[in-house]
Amino acid sequence: MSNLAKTNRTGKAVKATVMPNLSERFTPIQLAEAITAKRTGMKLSLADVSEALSISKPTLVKIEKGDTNVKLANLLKVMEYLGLSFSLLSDDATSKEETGVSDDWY
Amino acid sequence: MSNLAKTNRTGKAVKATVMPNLSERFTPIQLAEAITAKRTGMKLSLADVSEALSISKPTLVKIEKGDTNVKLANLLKVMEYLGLSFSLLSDDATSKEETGVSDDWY
DNA sequence: TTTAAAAGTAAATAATAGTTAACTTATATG
DNA sequence: CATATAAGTTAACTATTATTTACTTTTAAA
Repeated sequence: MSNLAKTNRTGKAVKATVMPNLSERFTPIQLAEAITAKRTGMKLSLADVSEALSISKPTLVKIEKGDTNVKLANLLKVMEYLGLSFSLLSDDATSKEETGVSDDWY
Repeated sequence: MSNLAKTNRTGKAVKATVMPNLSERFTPIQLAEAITAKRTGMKLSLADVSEALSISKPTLVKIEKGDTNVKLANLLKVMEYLGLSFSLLSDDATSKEETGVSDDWY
């Protein structure tokens, strides 16, 4: 199947999930919601993603339910395919976002 | 064991790894480096973390080597314990960080 | 309201991640 | 250099995740 957006019969999004706010530290549920929102927004079915990435549908469902008992590799494959990625945050107040490398930031 | 920093014989950090830049999308290797840097910075041994989280040392080593064939739950446990968390990024140019929820941002 | 597509679930099996225990190598200090 | 601590590795075993196949439910459009 194609790597680009796919349309249903009318070309309209079906049950499009609303995208959550992504700028802060996330919970697994929020991650799951973001993945579902991206996938449906791109008009891809679970079967589409399953075929494209060779990941079974039940596993994709687990991922989109926020189950953390999944392989990191599978989660990352899905995220990359959908154009999502992580950045890292540190709890510590001294490590401001843009400051870059520091010897003692924790 | 304690949840806070632990000292070795001299109270000095041993082989402290330099913290990578965290503000952009990361690779698994960079994530691994950040975890190792945080842990060593907090003066925690692999054994310390292993005991505290009930995760075996070989699994921790896999995580700190950037192996993605690990359970997401284990990675998140380690990150939370060390005070690290993720935020999400979208490839798409139209989804600017602070804009929050949008119906059609992909 | 009938139909088709997609989502979601379930059970059995296959694949593999995780643990345990023991050992080797590396690092730092006395 | 000798020693202690931590890091890293290995192999056998256990636990659990992933797949397959089939079925049920939901959703949306003709």
